[in-house]
Amino acid sequence: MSAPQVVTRIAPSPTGDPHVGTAYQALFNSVFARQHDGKFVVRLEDTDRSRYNAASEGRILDMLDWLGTVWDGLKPDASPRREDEFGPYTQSERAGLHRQYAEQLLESGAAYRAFDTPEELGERRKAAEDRKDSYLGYDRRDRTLSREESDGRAAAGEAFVIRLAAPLEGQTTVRDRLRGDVVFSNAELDDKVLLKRDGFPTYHLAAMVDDHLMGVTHVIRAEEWLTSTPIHQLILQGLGWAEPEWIHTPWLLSKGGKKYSKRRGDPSVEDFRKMGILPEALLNYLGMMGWSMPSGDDGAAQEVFSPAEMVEHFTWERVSLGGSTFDVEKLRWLNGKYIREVLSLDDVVNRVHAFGAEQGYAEGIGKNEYFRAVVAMMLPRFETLAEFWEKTTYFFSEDYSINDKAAKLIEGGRELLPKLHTTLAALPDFAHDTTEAALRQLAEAEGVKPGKVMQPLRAAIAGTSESPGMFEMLEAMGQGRVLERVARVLNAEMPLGGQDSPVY
RNA sequence: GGCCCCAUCGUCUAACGGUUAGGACACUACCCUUUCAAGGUAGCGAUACGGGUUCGAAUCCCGUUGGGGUCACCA
Repeated sequence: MSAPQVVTRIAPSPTGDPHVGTAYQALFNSVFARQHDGKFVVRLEDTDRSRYNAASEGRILDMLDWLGTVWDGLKPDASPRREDEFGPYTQSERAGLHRQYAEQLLESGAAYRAFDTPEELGERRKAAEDRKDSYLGYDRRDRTLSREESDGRAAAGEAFVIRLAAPLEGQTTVRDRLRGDVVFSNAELDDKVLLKRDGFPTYHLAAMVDDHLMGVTHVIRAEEWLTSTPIHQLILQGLGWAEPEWIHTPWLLSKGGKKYSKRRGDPSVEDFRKMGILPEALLNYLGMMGWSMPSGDDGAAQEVFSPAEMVEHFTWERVSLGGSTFDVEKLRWLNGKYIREVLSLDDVVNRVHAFGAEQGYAEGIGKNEYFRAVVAMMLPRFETLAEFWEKTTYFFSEDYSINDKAAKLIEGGRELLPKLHTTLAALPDFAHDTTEAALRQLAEAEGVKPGKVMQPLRAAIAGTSESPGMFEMLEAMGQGRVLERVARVLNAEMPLGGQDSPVY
């Protein structure tokens, strides 16, 4: 088995909710890998034991599984759930490895022990801030410790961290695929901690060691890492390893231009799922954040596309570098587009029902012909799966409420209702054309516009003035149910009204 | 504050030195219509600013401004 030419990875940290940014990185990393018949892996970065959250780990992997249901390319070739010979893919299980390389760096002089306590560091840092120093990194106090003293204190059991000995002069150039050469002055670099007091590595060391050992060829990650890339290059050099290609993707922002984050109240992937956003819509939407499908001959960009189509056309040249503000409104529009134009009716029926069962909306509601008819007539009327259920309670229960507007319509058509009932009761069937002919005839006989008879009827059988078309709705509900509903409203003595007033 | 990145309609974006600066979401109007949607048509709306380079600049260069990131024993 020859090594793949391209190996990409995402390295989520299990500290909280499944982040949209992780899904975004997963998309770009997997699309690029698939385009080159490469390998895409997921490595859990759980070396911060204080922020570790066991549940989060499973939720992140579940999120990837969920997105993977719409595109196989997104399914990782290796992950904590699918180990291979380059694993384990859970970073904490590799801590021994990281320590070993930290020691190698120590041996070669590329790194050194620092015995400062966190308190000391905090004080000195604060002092530097008070002095308004421009350099706020580690003051390198222990960098000049002799080898003997360092070894002696360590042997005596004094706690220490291992820090990178960054060069004090010269420059380090990062060749970023999207930005070209970015030059950093080494004097600005910090002697970053590589191995923490608790024996676990920091991201800097762990990611470089693991990326190298796992054969990662292209590090595709968020722009926030750009400024620490010189550190990463130094680590790689110290270990004598080749650099991967660096690709720092643009920001995902929330309204207001700040970094998109759950902490600021931005929805997580799970939130979108609960909202009834389809995985294909989310992926499609993320695909147009920072990247665009080449436009056709008419100059209009293709807005609806799958990850597979993205693979066909993807190039880094089409990535725009300005951050993109996440617009939930547009996501919803796209989701609606998938519902009404991309997915088949059967598919939508299945998803709406499965979603309803999962979220507790569909209790006692079968996935039968009636249900299918309701979905069909609602198709252009809901953008998210949750919205379907919110707008269709009256289809599935006799316990629907009548809102103010509907109550007024009913009162306005009070004298027509008995005739309406009689007319509908006399019909041989409730086929679309039958009820349409009958209702239009009734309106004509009464000398009123069709709306005059249909609005009160709609209000009575739906409890709202907003519904699918009258005749398809009548046909689906059926004569018996419709007549009962009309009769109930007819017999209600008191005027109806109020958001929650019952039908009786 | 030092350093780094970025900059086209409100938002997502197209343009790869020559276009009336195009499309999409949102918004407005109209059409369709039994309501609400969907759909269709039209409209509103941008090259942050200032200098260069060039016959010609959204596009290349410099500066200014603005926004973001980073400077953790977090990732």
